[in-house]
Amino acid sequence: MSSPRALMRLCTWNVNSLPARLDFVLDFLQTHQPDVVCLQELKVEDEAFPHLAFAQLGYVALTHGQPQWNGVAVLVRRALESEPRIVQRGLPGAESYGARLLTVAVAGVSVSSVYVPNGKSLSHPDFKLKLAFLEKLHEYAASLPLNEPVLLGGDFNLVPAALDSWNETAFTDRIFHTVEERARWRALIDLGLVDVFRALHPAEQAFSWWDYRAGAFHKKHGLRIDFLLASQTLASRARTAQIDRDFRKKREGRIPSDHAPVLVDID
DNA sequence: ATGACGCCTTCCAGGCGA
Repeated sequence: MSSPRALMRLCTWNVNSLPARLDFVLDFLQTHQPDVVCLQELKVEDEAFPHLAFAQLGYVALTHGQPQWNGVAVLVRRALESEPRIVQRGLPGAESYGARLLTVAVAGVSVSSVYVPNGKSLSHPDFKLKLAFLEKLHEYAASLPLNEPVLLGGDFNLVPAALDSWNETAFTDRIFHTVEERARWRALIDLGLVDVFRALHPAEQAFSWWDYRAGAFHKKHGLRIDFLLASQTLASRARTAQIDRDFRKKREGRIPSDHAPVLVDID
């Protein structure tokens, strides 16, 4: 006799406004029954966060929001029977960049929801701020207990490799595809963090973001910029990884986020 | 080359996103 293996389903999703996307997120929870969901771009302050809607589905939400822009949260399924607690609110040294990082401890895993600035364009001052944010994120990640289960889930706003872009040739040296952004990605990976989707699907072209404009989704003009990065001890337990494109589609006439959720199942 | 769509906001044109 053996009991079923305990499985943890970990997710990340940039929802592009939680108030505008609440129905989608609730649908997602009911469809996938995830244990942990890192959310980005809440665009809602903590005082207005819709906790009740999540509680009714059996989730507790830990939040780091601000009015109008940015905002990150971690949803935790109560069935985990582990009381999640906030470990870090805001990326140290980058608080002025907005509410872009929240770390919680849950069921023996350090979980961080991360929203990297997009940088706008190479010539814009925000691009240098983006690179600086990635460096501070590296410093912060290095301070995490990487010999234990650690997860960074989020919108990193960069394309790690040619396979992750619908048009690497056209976008060479353009934002999201630059040597500078990729060097900082590599530094994160070199800490021992594993891009779990890519590890389980080494040759599959799969995107997590598609522009709203010009029919990009239907033309398969996307980028893979949302990741679940796991420490090796956690990544070694990963069994499946997927990006659920269904949640990038209209549902009953409602407009989706421009990002799709990324999911990983852990033994 | 630009904008294309959708979010937000002292309300409505303009900033932002990626």
